[in-house]
Amino acid sequence: MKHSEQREIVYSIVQESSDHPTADTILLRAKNIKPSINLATVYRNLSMLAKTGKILRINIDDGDRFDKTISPHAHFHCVNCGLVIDVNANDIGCCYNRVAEENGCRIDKVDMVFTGVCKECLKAVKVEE
Amino acid sequence: MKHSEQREIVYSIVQESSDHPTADTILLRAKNIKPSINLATVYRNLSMLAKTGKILRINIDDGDRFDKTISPHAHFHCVNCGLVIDVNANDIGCCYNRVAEENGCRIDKVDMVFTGVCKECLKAVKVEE
DNA sequence: TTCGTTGCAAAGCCTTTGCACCTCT
DNA sequence: AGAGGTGCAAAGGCTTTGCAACGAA
Repeated sequence: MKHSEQREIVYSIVQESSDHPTADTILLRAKNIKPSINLATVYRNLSMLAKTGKILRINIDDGDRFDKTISPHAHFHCVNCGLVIDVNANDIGCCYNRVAEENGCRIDKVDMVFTGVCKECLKAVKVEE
Repeated sequence: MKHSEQREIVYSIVQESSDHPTADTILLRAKNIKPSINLATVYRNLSMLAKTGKILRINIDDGDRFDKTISPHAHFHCVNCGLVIDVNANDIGCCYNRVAEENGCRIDKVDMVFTGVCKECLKAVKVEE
């Protein structure tokens, strides 16, 4: 992989983000550093970085998110405000091997996503009532 | 919900399928029964059935799949041939409650997807070599 | 020079929506 | 009659791709 300013920017943004940004959000943040950067470039670099295992791509109902943490872990997604947070699920590691063994397959990644309504949004709903 | 022939067809196809079909596949199977049925109708009914908990919608990298089994369970997805199978992961049930408690959130569903290469495709790759 | 990378615009895909017509109840 | 369902076509949202120009090795 050749060096490129754009790729470095995209990578550093993911590294500095803990909010699991979408490609679109990453574009916005990248534009603050290099206004000429393009959405296609962001997508190309995100795909490349994910494919080479430098970042993680997470499948969320309303679009993909990107994560600096590459070790297998789970996520919670709030359907109300879009929040995505890491959640504790150290059980995943062992599932990984067990499932591979039981099915004779090779596993490259695991996505575990809990979907629901977060603490803050639950509060807001209660206030409304 | 009013009765409709199309919805019944869509529902029965999901019930009879164990291959986690896509909306498109379901359309094809539905056309065998009622050729005039439309993709939009299939989508509308799948969404409705999933929302009311009669079937399950699964988020797979390359498009959504639909599942007759509604109790929380995990899936394996082969990136090579597209196969989607259920996998044993009874640990999911307890995660459900623990994650909700730890984060003070309400959880409506869990998606757990293992992605990799299935047994058959692994064989094929080995034969090629 | 050479080949990967970028920006731009266009295309692709999957899914949803608007609308007039139809059909259950 | 009236609310909900259907087919069709069009729009939407996210992501990828073709292409000429650009930049790193």
